[in-house]
Amino acid sequence: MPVTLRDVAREAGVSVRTVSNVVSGSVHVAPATRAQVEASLQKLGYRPNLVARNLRRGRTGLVALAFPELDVPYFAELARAIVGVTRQHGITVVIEQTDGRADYERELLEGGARSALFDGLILSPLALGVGEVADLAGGLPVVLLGEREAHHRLDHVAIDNVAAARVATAHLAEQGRRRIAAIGYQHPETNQTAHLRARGYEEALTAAGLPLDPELRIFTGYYHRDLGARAMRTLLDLPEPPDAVFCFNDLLALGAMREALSSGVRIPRDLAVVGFDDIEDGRYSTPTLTTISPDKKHIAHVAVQMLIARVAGDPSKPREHIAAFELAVRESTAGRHRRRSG
Amino acid sequence: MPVTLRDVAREAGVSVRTVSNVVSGSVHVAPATRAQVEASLQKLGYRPNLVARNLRRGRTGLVALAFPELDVPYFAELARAIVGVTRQHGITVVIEQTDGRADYERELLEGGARSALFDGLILSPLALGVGEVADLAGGLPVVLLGEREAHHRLDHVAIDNVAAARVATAHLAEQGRRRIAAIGYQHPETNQTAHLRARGYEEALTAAGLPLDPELRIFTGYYHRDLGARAMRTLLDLPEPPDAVFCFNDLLALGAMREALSSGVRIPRDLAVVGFDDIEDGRYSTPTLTTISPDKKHIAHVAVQMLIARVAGDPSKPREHIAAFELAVRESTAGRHRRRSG
DNA sequence: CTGAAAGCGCTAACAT
DNA sequence: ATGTTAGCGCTTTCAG
Repeated sequence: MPVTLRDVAREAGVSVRTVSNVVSGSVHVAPATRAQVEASLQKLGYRPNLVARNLRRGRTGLVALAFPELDVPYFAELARAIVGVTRQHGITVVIEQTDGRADYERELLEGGARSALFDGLILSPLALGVGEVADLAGGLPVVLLGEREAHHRLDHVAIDNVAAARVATAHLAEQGRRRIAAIGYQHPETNQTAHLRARGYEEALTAAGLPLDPELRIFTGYYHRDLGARAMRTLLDLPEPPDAVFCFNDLLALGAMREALSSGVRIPRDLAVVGFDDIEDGRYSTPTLTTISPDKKHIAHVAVQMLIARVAGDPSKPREHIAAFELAVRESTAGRHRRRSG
Repeated sequence: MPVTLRDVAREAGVSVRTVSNVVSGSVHVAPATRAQVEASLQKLGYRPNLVARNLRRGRTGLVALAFPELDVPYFAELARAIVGVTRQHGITVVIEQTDGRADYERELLEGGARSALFDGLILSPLALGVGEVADLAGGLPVVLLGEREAHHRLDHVAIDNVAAARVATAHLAEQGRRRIAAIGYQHPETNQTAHLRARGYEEALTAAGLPLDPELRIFTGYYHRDLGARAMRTLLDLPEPPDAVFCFNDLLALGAMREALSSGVRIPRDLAVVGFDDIEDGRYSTPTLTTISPDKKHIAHVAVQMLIARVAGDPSKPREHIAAFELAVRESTAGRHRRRSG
């Protein structure tokens, strides 16, 4: 049987009000009374019932974090960072997985069955368009994660995808590569992020005076290693294969490298590869992967800050926060295998 | 302003009791009344307040899942599986990260600040010993994850680590390897899992008639790629380096392979490598990684089942479920690089 | 089958 | 500074 405030009050010979005050520490309590109450608290082993407290306060103290897939390293790393930040704020995070399905994303926003349980939501949308997310959110505080076109209706934090893709592609061009392929194209309605990265890629090509060859654009349904490998296969089977490839995320790049290496292609000599996300794997792959590295800690920090402000009732207009990124140059474009070549 | 049962009752011209019955669907309601109520429900857009419901029911409907680190692929993959299973059961999962810290693990078990919020806990303990976990759990339903010595005080699901390590090591011996190293030793008080794997490793060595060379046992503080790389460095610098290595998890193996390859060591020709966990990375690394593959889906399924039963009040004595595993043989021990050698 | 009403444990007016 | 008390929204006995 759990110990309630009443039990403690009786034991200490005071009112529930006083015990509540001691527990919450908000109001002044006479030192003598406080000591008395604390003794009883201790003695009975009181634990506040958070559900009751939340009901009373009209908040749950829970925040949801929703990613398409929890085991995609980029999301896992971001989740870790976010959970770390929220802990410092005394907030508990419920982690949800949308599987990139529109119905799951919708349910989260609409406060369906389970979602009525949290005060706010940090969402990395995949299936739903910007507009629909904003429409469905209604009064629920929402912070959008991930790189998407600005929309000005919801808070969101992201990096400049077009710029990042441009930097990645330009890096390849600077290495003297002439046939630079891209893996990860998607249809614009499906995936905004892919669209932005594609734009950056094409802009950089043009800026470098390189032709835009549609043959070098590979569309993939999702961003996992297997499709990266398949895409590379397609590229290698081309009459004139590319001498570089920009993959729209690291997983695609890792899969692509795997396939290329299996086929005897040397990286970076025959083929240079750049990824996107800077996941841990790419730092230990052979060769290590050059990639766009978004500042994940910063993203986590800002997203949580924004959400907390909204939950607290901040009425200011939606903000768009552009987080920093950098190009992490590693062996897949520039370095050599350490001992092997030395 | 949220719509409450009372609002709906007034609108429908019935009592709250009836509306509640319609919503929960537990009791029979006259068809006419039901239709009437449902119309009002719809019209007002009623959403049950889960916090209130939970207060009344004395449950939260939340279950916590705690891993040392969310971005360790093995945990991320398991988390995904568990979240998937719970969704089918209408349970919401709070994911916590312990950082392998004793104080965090303790707080979860004791129902500290935030933890009073959930009905049960699936925990993959790292810092705390078996006994202490059981002591602290008190009345909280807990299912332990991860491979540890049997203790019979709490439910737990794991694979047979000793056997798995034996299989992994034996596989190496069967390939004709004579100097088989092991990376991932830890002091028994610190980490039971490491201890079990070490035992399996040593048993297999003995069974194969191979000597136990302490020089070939590398201790590592944690199980990430960086320490795997460092351990391999140590092994390569030995007067007589090993011709095979069993790493206590895939991350260590990936780091070790990376270091070996950088040093010009050929895998598997000069050095065979086996990992443990079967994370996605190992299927696309170069070379692909031979590893112990636990049945994660099954583990997730059983763990959730056990917890649900406990939360529902199942009083039967603690069960230990041994999940299946298999050895996934890949290039790092047996295969060759496809095109390169062919 | 449905209405009235009593709390679940807590917080916060409202008193004193 | 502290006691008294009215709910937060819901489920569920108790009647009828």
